[in-house]
Amino acid sequence: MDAPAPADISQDDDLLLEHQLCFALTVAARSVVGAYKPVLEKLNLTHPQYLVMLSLWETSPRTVRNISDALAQEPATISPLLRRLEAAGYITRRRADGNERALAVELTPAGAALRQQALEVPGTMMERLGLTRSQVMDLHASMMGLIAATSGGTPQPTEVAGTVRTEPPGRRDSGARIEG
Amino acid sequence: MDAPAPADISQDDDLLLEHQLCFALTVAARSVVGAYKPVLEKLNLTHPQYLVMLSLWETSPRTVRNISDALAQEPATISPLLRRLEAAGYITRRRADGNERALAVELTPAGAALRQQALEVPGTMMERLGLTRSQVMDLHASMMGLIAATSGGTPQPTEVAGTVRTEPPGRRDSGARIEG
DNA sequence: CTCCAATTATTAGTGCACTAACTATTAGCG
DNA sequence: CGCTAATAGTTAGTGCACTAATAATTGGAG
Repeated sequence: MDAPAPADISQDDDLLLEHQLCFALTVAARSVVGAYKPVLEKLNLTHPQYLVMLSLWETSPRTVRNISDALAQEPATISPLLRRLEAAGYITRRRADGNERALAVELTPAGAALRQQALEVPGTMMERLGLTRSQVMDLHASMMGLIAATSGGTPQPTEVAGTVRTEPPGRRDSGARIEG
Repeated sequence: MDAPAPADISQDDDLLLEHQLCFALTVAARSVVGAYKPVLEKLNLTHPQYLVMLSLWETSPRTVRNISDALAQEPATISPLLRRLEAAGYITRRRADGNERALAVELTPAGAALRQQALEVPGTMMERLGLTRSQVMDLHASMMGLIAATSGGTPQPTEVAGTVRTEPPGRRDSGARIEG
């Protein structure tokens, strides 16, 4: 309504709370995460825990460092979170064979089975948010652009390469990384 | 688990970490807030504290409830934050005249003076993020749409309206009687 | 006027996210 | 070999954000 021509926008307007992208961004993030809460409660997961599970459903024995890279968070953030996931019975934590420094974080059968319930989460959330798939994709692209803009820190490009895979059906030879 | 049917890409793809809007959103929010950090350190403010100051630069004596509504956060979140802003010398906290329940949060001269330095923050951040004004406005509009989606579709009590002024939409008088 | 309900802010407790400091293990070099 | 640097994870401490419980005040009903 009172939006003047772009050339006339003063510095004063830039300090209005309602003009702040950072404010809208943080509120949106909290709102969306909050919208997940009732859905994820059925899986006995918090939202950050859900993200960890997503990473493990893609690749099961992973190290703490590998997960923290994938989620763009510090290992110190992941560490207590994994402890709670272990307490919930979804993962196991044990020292990796051949490298006593690394920790092999692996899905339990219960954790792997949880994926079936999780399959409904994205659709449920899209419906709850009243967003179409293309809207989600547009917003996702916007966020990736923003992450790239802050490019001081590398945005997490889901480094599947160099991770440990539970491929071998018969042999325990998996994971060049984890087993040193 | 053997490899799933190659034709079924719909639901399985939705659980890929890199496809999650919620993930991109939280990473973007953390990245952008993180980008503010070195800039706000010069003002001796954290990002949430900066948002509180923005609200006070618009309207100076405000109650805790009024600020928490403006920032879409719980009073319990704002309370310790205000205590730290008081310790920094930017605000004062005293019981409001005529209503001993309410707290009158008011800028000190130092807090008011800080606005001059803050005037440079939005421009600095736009430059740091490498975003044009129109890109910022586009992203802001996207975020507002997302916020509206979360507060509209489902009974989400977090009413995050675009404008949080001293206009009581349906609520009690919001802090106008501070100096009663 | 007294008692009860609503309002307002704070505290306690959980969990997330970060930095810095620490332990333990491994690898590399002389 | 043994010392040193690098790697891997955890712990400590700060701060944010929420829910639930608490304390204090106010306003209204009986």
